[in-house]
Amino acid sequence: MTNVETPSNVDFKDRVLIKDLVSHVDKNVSVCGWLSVRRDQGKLIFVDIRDHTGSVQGVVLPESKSQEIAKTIRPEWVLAVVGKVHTRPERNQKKEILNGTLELEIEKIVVLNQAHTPAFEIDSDGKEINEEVRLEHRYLDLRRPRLQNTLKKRHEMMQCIRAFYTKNDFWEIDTPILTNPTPEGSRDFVVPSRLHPGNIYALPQSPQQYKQILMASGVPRYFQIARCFRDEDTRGDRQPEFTQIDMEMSFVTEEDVMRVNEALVLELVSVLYPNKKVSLSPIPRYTYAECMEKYKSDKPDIRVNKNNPDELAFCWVIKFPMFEKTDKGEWTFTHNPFSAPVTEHIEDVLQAKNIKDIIATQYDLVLNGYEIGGGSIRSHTKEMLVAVFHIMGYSDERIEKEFGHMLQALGSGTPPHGGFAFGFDRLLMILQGEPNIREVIPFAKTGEGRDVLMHAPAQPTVEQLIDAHITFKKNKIE
RNA sequence: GCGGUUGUAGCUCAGCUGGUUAGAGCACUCCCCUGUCACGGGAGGGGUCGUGGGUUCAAAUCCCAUCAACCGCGCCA
Repeated sequence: MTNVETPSNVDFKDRVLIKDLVSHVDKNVSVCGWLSVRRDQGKLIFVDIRDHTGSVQGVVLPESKSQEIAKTIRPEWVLAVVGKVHTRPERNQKKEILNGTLELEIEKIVVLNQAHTPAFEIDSDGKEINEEVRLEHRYLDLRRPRLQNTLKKRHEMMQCIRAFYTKNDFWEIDTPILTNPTPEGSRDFVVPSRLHPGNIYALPQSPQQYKQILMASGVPRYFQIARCFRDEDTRGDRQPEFTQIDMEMSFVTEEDVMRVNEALVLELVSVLYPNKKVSLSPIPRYTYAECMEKYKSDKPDIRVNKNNPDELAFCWVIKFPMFEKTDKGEWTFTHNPFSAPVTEHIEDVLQAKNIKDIIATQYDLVLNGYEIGGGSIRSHTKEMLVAVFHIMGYSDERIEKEFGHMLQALGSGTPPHGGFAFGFDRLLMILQGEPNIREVIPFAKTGEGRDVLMHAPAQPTVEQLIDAHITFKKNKIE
């Protein structure tokens, strides 16, 4: 067995990143990373070493003191390697790959950690491997260059978004994760309260109410990279836990909100994906009616060539109906109960007239056939919100019980406001050209919402059940 | 909740009109190899064929149930 050295015996300060080796030709360097492959030719041993910036071939010559240790190292072992950067002999150069014209002549190999045989090889893009196995060993999967690139792009996109909103005078404000159940909409994930027996928190489906309350609080412009939770079945573009780019502004119209978010997506593309081509800019706008007539869809894919991976066809869909009938024949909102009607239909809402023809101030942003975001101007008066709930058949008691806090906030002097939210993961998925959303979520869940890496959900302990005051209907605890 | 597809070695798969001891490639272990880069050559280890039940002299193979994964529908204010 090879000895594993403690990091304190290694000087990491002189480490050179693999992408920078090209500027260290004929110099002695120290490189840290993982062994991807060893080609042992008896006296001459080649090793490919990988870090987050690339890969380099090292060569252990017959006279090297590292011969013995080079025989023992295996894929995915963590190494610190000291050696000299050489230009390869002309006949051994591979100009088409990174560091193909140089190699590292290895003098010393320090094993920082060993690794058991990996569950799968990580020399491909991974798409051929059973996804459950990939998710179970996500730490291996994420070492692939493709996923490393995705992680980095995810980071860069978040920073770009932060910078964009910040320079446009938005404040980044975080809102609670433990909150109140939402009466309508998707199912909530619930969290039992220990201090309040029989009561629950819910995880937010979105920060919708908090961000409106921030407008009531005098915040001029808010944004948040917000984690959201919806206990619904998944899809290729939907996960139970996902990230939303959430924003809200006061004293604005639809036009203002759309303009700022249009500028954001166009900036994201030009900064992070300069090779991609936005089909139409400014982004075209279609009414819901036009869309349904022309494309039979409210999220049309208007790309000219759907096989072109670099084509990005954004479009806005506007003028959505505000209400639709449920199966039971009752009116319900199409998007969001807090959305305001367009100016021409304010009276119709207040008087509950011509309900099916009322148009909301809703705007959705669509990209290549996916809805990547949506928003609206909100009802900022108490009377308007109450009128919406009345159309939906809510009693005054129910409105007061479920939305009394919102009515209080609106009635306390809330400015006109509106906002937007992007599905961050879905947007990243499309920009990265990935086939499903799990590829861009670092620790994704399976289709049945299981985390196969951490083994969640899991049975609680008896102590946890007692603390949370829970008795399961079918008690499977042993 | 519903429909479709899939489940065989660590990974990717073949075998499935029932019939000796279930195969291949990669990975893994050992040996050989001085210019490889998907290195090459040789030897070897590794399997309750997702799980449970049934039919049969005999089941990876046929039937039923069940679990899981993926895709889609319902659902997703």
